[in-house]
Amino acid sequence: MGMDRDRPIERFLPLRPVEFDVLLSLAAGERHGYGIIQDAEARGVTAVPDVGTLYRALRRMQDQGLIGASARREAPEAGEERRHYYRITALGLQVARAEARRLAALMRAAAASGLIEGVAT
Amino acid sequence: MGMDRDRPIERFLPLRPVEFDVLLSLAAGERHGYGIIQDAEARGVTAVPDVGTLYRALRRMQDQGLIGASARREAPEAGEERRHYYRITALGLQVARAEARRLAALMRAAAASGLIEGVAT
DNA sequence: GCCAGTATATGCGTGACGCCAATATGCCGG
DNA sequence: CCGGCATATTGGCGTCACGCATATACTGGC
Repeated sequence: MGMDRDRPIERFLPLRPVEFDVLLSLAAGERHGYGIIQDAEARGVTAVPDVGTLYRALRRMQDQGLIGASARREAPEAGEERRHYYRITALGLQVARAEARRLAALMRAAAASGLIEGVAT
Repeated sequence: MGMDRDRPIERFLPLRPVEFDVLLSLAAGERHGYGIIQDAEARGVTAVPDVGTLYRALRRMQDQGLIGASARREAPEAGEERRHYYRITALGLQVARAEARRLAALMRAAAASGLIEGVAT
C-alpha cells in the first residue's frame, strides 16, 4: 500500500484544499459526499470543491486510511439509502491537526506581513 | 491573458499550497526563488515546496499577474547576478488577502471541531 | 410530465506535481 | 587545488489530480 512506515503524518502535508475540507467536515461528525459539499457551501462563499474532485478525493483518502466507511451505511434510514457515509480515522485526525498547525503558522506569518486586517478570531 | 473581467479575485481560490507560500514570502518583501524556499524552511519544518514546483509556480503566477519581476534585477549587486527577484502585485496582494480570509474561516471551523488545541495566536 | 434538488460515478483532456539530473558559481576544508 | 557543499535556476519524465461535462437514479413540487 505504500504505507511509508516512518514519517506517517508529514507524508501527507501539505493537504490539498479539498482534502482539508473533507477532514474538517468529518471531524465534526459523519457525513456523506454531498453533505460535505453542502458544508463547504455553508462555511464560506468561495472555493466549493467540484463534485468530481470531491468524490475522487473521498476514494483516495479512504485508500490512504485518512477516512473510513461509516457503519451507518449498514442501517440506512428512510431516504438515505443512496448515501455513502464516511468517518474520520485516527490517522486522519492526526493529519488534520498537523495541517491545522501548518496553516496556523502560515496565518501567523500572514499577520506579520500585514496580509490580514479585519479577520477576527 | 485570460483575465476574466468579472470575479477577478475568487477565480484564483483556493490557492495551491505553493502559491500561498510564494505570496506570503513576497508580501514581506522582494525575494528570489531560492529565498522563498529558505523562507519556507525557516517558517515551519514541514512541507517545503519542491524546487521544480516552486520555479514553475513562479512563472505561472507571473503570467497570471500575481507577481512581477523586480527592478532589482536590473542592478544586481555582487553575488546576486544569477538571482531573479520577484515582487507581489496589487492583484497578488488582493488574492493573498482573500485566501487568508478563506483560511481564517477554515481555522475557525477547525477550532469549532476541536481540531486545534495548543495553537496560540 | 418536467424541472430542480439530491446523490454518486466516470470519461476526457490539460496541467501541476514530485523526483531527478544538468548547469554554473562561490566558498571552505583538507 | 580539488572535491564537496551551498547557492541558484532550469528542464525532462511519468504520474496523478484537477475541472468540466455527462450519466444514472430517485424524490418532490407545480
